[in-house]
Amino acid sequence: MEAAKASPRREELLEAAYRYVLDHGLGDLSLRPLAAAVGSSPRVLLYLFGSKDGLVRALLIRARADERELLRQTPTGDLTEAAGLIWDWLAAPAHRAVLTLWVEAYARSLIEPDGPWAGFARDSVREWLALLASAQPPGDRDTEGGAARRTAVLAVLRGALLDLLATGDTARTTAAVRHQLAALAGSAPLRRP
Amino acid sequence: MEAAKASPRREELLEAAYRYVLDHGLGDLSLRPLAAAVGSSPRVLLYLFGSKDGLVRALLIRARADERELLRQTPTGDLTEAAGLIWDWLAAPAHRAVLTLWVEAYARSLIEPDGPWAGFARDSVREWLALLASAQPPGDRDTEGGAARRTAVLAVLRGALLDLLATGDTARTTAAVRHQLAALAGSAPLRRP
DNA sequence: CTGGCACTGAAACAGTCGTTTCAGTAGCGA
DNA sequence: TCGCTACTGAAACGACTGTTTCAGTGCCAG
Repeated sequence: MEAAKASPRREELLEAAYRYVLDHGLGDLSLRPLAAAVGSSPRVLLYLFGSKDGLVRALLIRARADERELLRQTPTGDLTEAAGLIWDWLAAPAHRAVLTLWVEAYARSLIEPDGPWAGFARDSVREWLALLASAQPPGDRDTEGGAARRTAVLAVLRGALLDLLATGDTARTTAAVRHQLAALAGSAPLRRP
Repeated sequence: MEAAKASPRREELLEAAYRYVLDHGLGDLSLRPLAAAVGSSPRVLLYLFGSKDGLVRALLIRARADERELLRQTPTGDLTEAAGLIWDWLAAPAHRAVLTLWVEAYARSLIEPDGPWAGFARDSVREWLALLASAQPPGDRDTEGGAARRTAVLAVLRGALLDLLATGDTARTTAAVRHQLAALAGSAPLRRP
């Protein structure tokens, strides 16, 4: 096994590999075609990432970096408002590839508990719930109902995302999300005036 | 290429393969280990199913048969009531393996538009929306708002399912679904009195 | 000039993949 | 007994997998 630490060349190839993976998915990833596409060789990829699993791990981390951009700019204090903005981000055509990749990694981690995928789904739920919790008013955050509410919001967002990725029907899915969030806002203490 | 039609032996092996796939997933399916597990040989599987893709197709159809059991027993006339019963089915531990398989096939079909997976996600959305539409009161069925409402219900169910499969937290996800459905029922014309 | 460091090319390794070829066996109707 | 159908075993095919071995580059500090 060779090195796996940071280096300029590593960053460069990681970025190129990430773009490749957004088009081709992670499941059937193979070193030789990937190397050819990014202008390198299997030898070098193995040298820079240690192993194929190391490369996949690096790619998953890279994908999460894209998601963190979203995390940074979500407001706090109103759960449904935050959810609306998150949905705008999810529905943006520019993010479709990342989100498809996300679904793939999520599904895979449900099946193979080992390997680079390990815990991806669980961690993802935890991360998103934490994000939504931080958007809730402090008094609602620690109640049992508060947990149910952010779980519900997360479910709507992800379910609608699945629909959108399969059908591309932005209008219908967006209408559904808006409808659902409006219903939620009217029924429960989601905001503190 | 050899035969692909029905036969007693084919049914028998399909059922055994289906049980195997529920444990191991469809993505890394390989003929030799599968054949060994079901007490057969790659030669025979290829003979009975024509090709590996043919086998996968047969397995996906078999998986859908499990889902149709659900379809058969959902009531009509009240969307949220139907959704509640569907959730009970989704949350039942006995169905976890089928549903994980379903998520896998869904994700895969988003990435590879060709092969046996082709159209799985799109067809799945269409099927479920049709099921929910048939649970809506006739007057609500063909309106734009009606489409948004059943899309919203579908999103909640599938989003909560993703959560449940990753965390196993039946209590929290069920509470979220109930909360969400209650909010919906109080906000929009989901039932006709 | 010298040594070490980061990176690379070519080729081979052992293994697995789906599929094919060839050669059967068992049962059953005519 | 014949021939047909359904099924099966063993072995091989070529293509592909991740990884390793060996042998270099070019560059920059000392």
